[in-house]
Amino acid sequence: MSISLGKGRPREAGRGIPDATVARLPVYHRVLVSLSEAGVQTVSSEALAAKCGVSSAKFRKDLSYLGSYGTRGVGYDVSYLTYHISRELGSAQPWGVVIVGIGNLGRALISYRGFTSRGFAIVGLVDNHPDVVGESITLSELGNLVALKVRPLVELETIVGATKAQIGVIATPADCAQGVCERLVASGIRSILNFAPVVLEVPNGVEVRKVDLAVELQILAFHEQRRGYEPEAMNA
Amino acid sequence: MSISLGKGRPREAGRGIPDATVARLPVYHRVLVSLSEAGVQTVSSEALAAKCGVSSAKFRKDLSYLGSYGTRGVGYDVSYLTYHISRELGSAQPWGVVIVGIGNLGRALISYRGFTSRGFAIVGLVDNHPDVVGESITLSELGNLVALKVRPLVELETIVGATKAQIGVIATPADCAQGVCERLVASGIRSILNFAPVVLEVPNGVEVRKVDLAVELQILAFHEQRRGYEPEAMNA
DNA sequence: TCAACTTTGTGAAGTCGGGAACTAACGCCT
DNA sequence: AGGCGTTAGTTCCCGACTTCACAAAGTTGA
Repeated sequence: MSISLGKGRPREAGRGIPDATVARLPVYHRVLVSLSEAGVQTVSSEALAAKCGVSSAKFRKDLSYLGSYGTRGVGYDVSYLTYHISRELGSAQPWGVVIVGIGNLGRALISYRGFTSRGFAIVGLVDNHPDVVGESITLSELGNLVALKVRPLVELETIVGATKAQIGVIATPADCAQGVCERLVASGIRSILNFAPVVLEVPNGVEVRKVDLAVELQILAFHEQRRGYEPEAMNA
Repeated sequence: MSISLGKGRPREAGRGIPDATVARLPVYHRVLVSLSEAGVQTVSSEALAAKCGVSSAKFRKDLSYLGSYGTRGVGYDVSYLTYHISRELGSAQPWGVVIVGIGNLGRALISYRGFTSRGFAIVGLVDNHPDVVGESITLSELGNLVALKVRPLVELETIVGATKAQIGVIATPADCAQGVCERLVASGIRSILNFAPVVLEVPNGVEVRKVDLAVELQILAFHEQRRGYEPEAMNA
């Protein structure tokens, strides 16, 4: 969790939501949307928390940081709560996302359904490889299909400026990542999602979140190995 | 972090490494390997921690859970430390991984370099779509290239049994995920990495780690929005 | 060999997040 | 209208992680 801002801040006056809570809000949001699609109108903290995989106490405490949007004795109105969580998350306004690196991972992100439904619009595709540059990729934006051409890396700054993108996604090989990162920052991007297995160096005020696919596997392997020593210890 | 085991465990007797530390070990490992490839033989906690994006105190405390592998006044021997971390992570023995869902994301995982180098071997590819089943996919395993055929979903149990895979990766659409998960568990898999945006229900003793691409973006968007209220507050 | 310097490993304090229990508010039923 | 059951919001406490600071240990130079 590489955050330069907001870590040591003393949670000033009401607003100021713990990182742990922020990380769970998207899950609550997603489950609420699926409930809404199923026609559910009201839900209790107990039921909703179970579907989100957290305890009801934790869920209620998380929501208490946002405000009081429930009704005692009843529960939460699904659409009302959905609205307030999405408002808090900033999903109300669409965020412009530029994806750098149109390999398999980049394409997976592009075709990821529910990407646009959660308030993100892919406004730029950038790659360096001549085979990929110029390719036209179809993506769904706000319901209708739009074709977007892959642009060469040299146009990165132009694209970010023209589209006013706020978020950059790095889906390149590891050795390109730092260079791409610096150019994103120079273009004015302050929020970066990095899939490359490197630790990016960024100036203050820029937030980087990192997803390393292999790291997650390694954590699983650690627990798997540890379990081997005490084969059947779970009889709770 | 949906772990059913090992959360409330009272850190018995010396061995027992905090989850937060385990999550950082793979990063240390990766940076150490890259240092080794660069010809570096010795490194101090200060220098290494900086490259990993953590404080040196945290780094040293993390390592102290593994043992005393440093030399005071000098630092750490890169290869010696690399060995002990990889041993602790279980990277010494290769783990068999089955990937279910050979879409863009599945292919991204297959072509992810450094996958095999970190002790994982992809031993099975499974999909449901007739266009994909039977396709032969080339992947590098322990240096040399191997072709693996995509098998139909009905053979999932057979494949897991025959290959003795320990880890399952779910890279399917959301609506298939729970079903695939249950079949993985029934086949004997106890470690699952889930990319589908659903909360999986698993019996006790099965560990699920979850990666949701959109969730990470939403967390970024939250901070981006929050920053909008106090435009230039970072003047440290 | 000894002293000065460097760097590790660890003890202790401080901070953050989770869990349980309590209180207060709301709807419903009589 | 009033009591009863249900459920949200909050408070307190405890455990875990982080940070700071120091002491122990090893190296290097004279």
